Amino acid sequence: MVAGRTRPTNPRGYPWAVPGRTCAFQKELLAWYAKNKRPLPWRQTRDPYAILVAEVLLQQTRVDQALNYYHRFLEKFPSLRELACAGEEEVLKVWEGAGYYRRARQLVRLAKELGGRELPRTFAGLLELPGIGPYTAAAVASIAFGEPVAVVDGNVRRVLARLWAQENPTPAWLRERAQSLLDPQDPGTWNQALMELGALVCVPKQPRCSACPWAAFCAGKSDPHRFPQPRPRRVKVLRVWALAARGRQGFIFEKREGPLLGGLWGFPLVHEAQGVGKLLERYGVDRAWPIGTVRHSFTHRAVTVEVYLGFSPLQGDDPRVRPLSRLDRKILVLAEAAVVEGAPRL
DNA sequence: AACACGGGGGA
DNA sequence: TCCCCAGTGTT
Repeated sequence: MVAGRTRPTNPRGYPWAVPGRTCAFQKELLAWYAKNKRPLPWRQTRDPYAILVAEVLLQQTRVDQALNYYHRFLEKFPSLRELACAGEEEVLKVWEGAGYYRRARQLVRLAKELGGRELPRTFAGLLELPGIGPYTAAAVASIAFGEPVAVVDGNVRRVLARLWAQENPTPAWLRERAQSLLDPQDPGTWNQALMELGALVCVPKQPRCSACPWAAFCAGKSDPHRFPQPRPRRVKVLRVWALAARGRQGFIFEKREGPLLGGLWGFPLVHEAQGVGKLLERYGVDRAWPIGTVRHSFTHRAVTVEVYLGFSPLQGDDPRVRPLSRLDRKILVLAEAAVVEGAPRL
């Protein structure tokens, strides 16, 4: 292939979109996308709200996991108006297990802030809303409203870094490059095609370059693992003590505040062993027994929970109606088993 | 610019 | 088991 003839380039040899027409390299990706795209439900709708829900779910979350939540969420909150009427906790319950719970809280805030108005139809307008950053604003603006603004997500970042052999592309560089490729004829389809390429072909670990429509002019093809360089990550170790206080109806839960799992409910916990006494006092528990350890990993945190079981004169909650994190679900399993065994009843 | 924030899937 | 992935908002 003669690159210059089939693919417009700028002076540095980059592929370059030409306003007013769809270039050969763009057609190659679009053809690949038409043939290989997954039939995802948010690709079957024109409803901006449904697209917004999908894009928020897709923040930091894989497609196959987002699928379940997408259906659950829209069934419970089919429109912006109904979401605006919902309580935060009700929304968190639907979001339970999906992680990054601030997304759900922000989505409620967004609906309430709009107060019955429709979604802004522009990138800039969407960007003003809580929980919507550059990625989501670009995705919704282009897919739902046809605005020619390029998305940059993790997939696009990887594709572009490899295409131009960049080890550490900056956000500004990525924005500029992504925008330079965009097919303004149908920006929404273009953006989805590029992301799908990153999700199915230009994958992190074992890229399938032989199946890539852009392999012919990819500068990083010979050594894709160099591009982009992985970011260093740090894992903190955390040890906490939790009280599973069995009340007359169920276990005692507290609503968590603060950034970590904020808004969800969970077992009361403290950060020092000495603090357990305070928990017993607070819930009228005479005595507690250690029943085991729960380990749970967040991306940047390895948590070990020492779980104590005790009995409280208070009522307690039904864990089925409370939004609980995976961590607290694990503690719940351990605590329920201990109650059934009756081990601590000496 | 650095950091905090869940969870799950693949090697 | 370990390793890796990924937007937004706050500091």
